Formats: sequence, C-alpha cells, structure tokens
Amino acid sequence: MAAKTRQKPDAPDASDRVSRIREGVTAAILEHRLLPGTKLGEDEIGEIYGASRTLVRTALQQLAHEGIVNIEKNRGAFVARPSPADAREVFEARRLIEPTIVDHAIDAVSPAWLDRLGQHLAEEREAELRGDARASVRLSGEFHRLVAEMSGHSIYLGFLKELIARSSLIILLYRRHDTPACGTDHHAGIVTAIRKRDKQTARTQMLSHLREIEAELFLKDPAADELRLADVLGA
Amino acid sequence: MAAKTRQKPDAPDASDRVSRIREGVTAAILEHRLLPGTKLGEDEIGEIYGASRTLVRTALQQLAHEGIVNIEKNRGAFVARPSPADAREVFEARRLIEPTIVDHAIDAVSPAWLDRLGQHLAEEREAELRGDARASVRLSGEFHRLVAEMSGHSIYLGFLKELIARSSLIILLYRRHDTPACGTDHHAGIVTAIRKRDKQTARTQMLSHLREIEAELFLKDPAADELRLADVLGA
DNA sequence: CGGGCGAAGATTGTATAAAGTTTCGCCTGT
DNA sequence: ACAGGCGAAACTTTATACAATCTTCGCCCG
Repeated sequence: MAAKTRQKPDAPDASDRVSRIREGVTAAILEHRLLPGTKLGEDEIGEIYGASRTLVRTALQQLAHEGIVNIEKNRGAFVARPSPADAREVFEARRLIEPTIVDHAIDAVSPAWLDRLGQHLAEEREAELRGDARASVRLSGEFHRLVAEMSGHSIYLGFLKELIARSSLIILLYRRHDTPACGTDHHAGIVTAIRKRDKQTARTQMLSHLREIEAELFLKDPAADELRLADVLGA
Repeated sequence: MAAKTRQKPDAPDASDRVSRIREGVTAAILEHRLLPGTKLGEDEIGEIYGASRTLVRTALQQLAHEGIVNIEKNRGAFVARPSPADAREVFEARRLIEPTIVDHAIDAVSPAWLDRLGQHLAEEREAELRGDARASVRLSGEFHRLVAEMSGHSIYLGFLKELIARSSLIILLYRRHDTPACGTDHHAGIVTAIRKRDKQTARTQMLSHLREIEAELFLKDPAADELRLADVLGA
C-alpha cells in the first residue's frame, strides 16, 4: 500500500523555480561569468528570473551552504572569494576523496556509462578546439562530477559538488598562467583506465591530475586575491 | 585598510534566531528525542521558539541540506530516516575522512586542546556512570566533532558535522543491542595516541572504532527501519 | 458493511508589506 | 580645503497575508 506515486525523489532540481535560480547562478559562477566578490542583489536576481525575493533568498541560502556564496548580515550575498588556505583545504579534500570515487566508479562501470564518458570527452575536445574558454571550464568540472555520479555514492557526490564549485572560483583567482587547456588529456587517461577497470592506474592518474591543477596555482600571500581580482576587472 | 571589524567569522551561529532554532532541533535529533519520521510542523516549531514561520523555514532548509531533515513538497519537513544504503555510505565516508582528520589534529596539538579533550573524556565517563543515555549519545558524537575542530580543517569539519548527525539517526534506527556504552574506551585510546603524537596508532584506532560501531548495526532489509521505529515508539 | 466521492480544515508555498540596518552623499563648521 | 556628522536612499531582515495543495473526516452509494 501507500504507493510511491510522489514525484521522483531522484529529480530534486528539475522544475521548481528556486532550483532554476540556483542552477542559473551556479552555472554563471562555474563559467567564470560572475567574479568573486560580485554582489548578488535580491531584487536584481529576482527580476532576471521573474521570481519574488522569497525564492531568490532561498536559492542564495543554498548556495551559501555550498560555499560559493557568502552572505554577510545586513549587507547581502556575494560571490565567495576563497582564501589561499581555503584553496589548499579544498584540493586536499579532493585528493582524498576523488581516488576513492574512481574506485567505486570502476565497480559500477557499464556500457551506458562508458558511452557517457566518451561523449563527454568529445564535448571537451570540441570546446577546446572552438576556443570556448567558458565551456571548457564548465566541462572540466563536469567531468569530475560525472565520475562521481557514476560511482553511485550519493554522499561523495554531494561533497564533490561543493568542492568542484569552490575549485572553479579558486582556479579563477589563483592560476598563474592562462592555461585553459590544462588537463584535457588527463581526463582521457582516466577514462582509459576506467575502461580497462584498472583501479590502481585510475587512482594514480586522478591523483596526479589534481596535483597538477594545484601546482598551477599561486597560493602564497593572502593579498594575492585582491591583486588577481584587480587584474580580472582591469581586463 | 578596511579593518575586519565585522562580527567574528568563526561565530557563524551564535546569537541570531534562526541558528538557535537550527541548533535546538539538531540537539533534539542528536539526543534521540526526535525520532526519524517525526513531522516538524512550521507553526509548531515557530511557537516553541517564538519565531515566525519565515525563520523556521530557513532553519529547516538548512537542516535539509545537512541531510537530517527531509522536506517533501507541499507536505512539510520530517526527521530523516536514512536507508541501510545511506548508512553504509555514511560510514564509508567516515572511515575515509576521520583517519585523515586525526592526522591533522596531531599536527595541531597543543596543551589547550589536550585539556579540552581530557575534559571531554571526563564528561563522557560521568554521563556513562549517571546512566544518562541522551547525554552519552550526544557526547559521543561531539568527541569526533572536537577532533575535527582541533584539526583546523574547516572543510573536513563541515563534512564531518553532516556525517555525525546522520550517524546519530542511523545508530538509532539500526543498532542491534542497546549498547549505549559502545566506544567510550575507544575514545580514550584515541586521545592517548594523540597525546603521544603517534599518528599511525591514532589512525588505526579511529578506523577500528568506526568499524566496531558499524559492526553493531543491522543493515539488512529496507523494512527493518519500520520495525525498529515501532519498537522505540512502543516503549 | 465496505469503498469511494467530496467538502471542510489544516498546512505549506509564495508574495507583499513593514521594520531595521547600512551606506553614501551632502552639508556644515573649523 | 578638509574632517566630521547628519540625513536620505537602498537594501536586507522579519512578519503577515493570501493562494495553492494536501489531508481528513463524513456521507452517500453500491
């Protein structure tokens, strides 16, 4: 009895309006269209999405919980600006979690998933050739998320979603050179290892991939973020 | 310039009313006063804390994001009832993260922290002797949280807070025997290893501690939760 | 006597309005 | 000319009112 005729629980963010707002803002941040420190006014966003401030506020609170938005009391919401210390923590956490995620993904491997991964690699290559930096950044993050979804481990997936979003901000703030193409080949190597169900190689590749991304960052003094932001805004 | 005269960022939940609600409900769940499946009506909670529904709603949404409350559309908020699969995921994540946290805690060890740990162990023993099951459950979780705070790793701390809260629900739902005293000695052993700055032993003890907790659980069929809930309610 | 339909009650979702806080410009006084 | 303070505007915060939805209980029909 009590048939589960409710809406599918695995579609937590599909049609409701607050999720549309949340995903819209998230996408803008992940694609580096919204810069750290940008103010996110409630009226402003509400008008864009045709929603009242109540819904906007809900979305912003969720984003704050995910760590990509800071809400300052009586001042409003701003795109987060992770400190170098935050950056180190985020990447340490990723180095801990993602190798394990790859393990699980290999356990759950299936033709459908392999198709999906191959398709994703194609999209990444295409965006690369097109020189579409925004799409490249977004797809680069989505690759890691895809592997996490594949693993079927919902808790790791939730954690990694947060870490990826923060990583996007960190890379924007602290990368040394403009290296948009960093790591496309790495992803291909990881997929190859997954295809072969070679856990050891997959773990190692994921780990070194993350290390290389972090090595590209300049995480020294806490004033660097202001410098970097000035750079971006001046451009 | 721009002196950081804002309210301390490390006191994110001290005086504002929504945090009081959130922490009140969280404490009730952690102490097993609120059972899984219990409905959390907005008016009901609002009246208890003397707050309007707006604030209650905010608090419930935060708790939902932490995974200890489920919000069903047009039906309301309920104390979460983790499935056996959820339980396995939670403990796997803890086995992955907590040994690393202990490592960091040992790096950050100081007399003040050792005092704090010793004091906590004393509280746990006292609650044990007193036979205060609620306090025991709460303190048992707080021990792990304390170690995470000690590590100074804010991301791991955030993740672990979620995992601890869910663990409390899981233990309530799935433990075999009524074993309230499970693991007090384990905690003492971990603290001893921290005192000696013996990372290897500390990691091992933490890992076996978590394994033993999970071994006490009965994570078989998905119908067990209903049985278990009926048990508790009948008492 | 059991099952299904329907209306009333209750509860949540959303919007709007009132209240409090911060910020920024402007004006005055030195 | 410049420092300091006053005041208005804009924004966030909180509360309340309205609309939509679900649940429940009673009643009617089979």
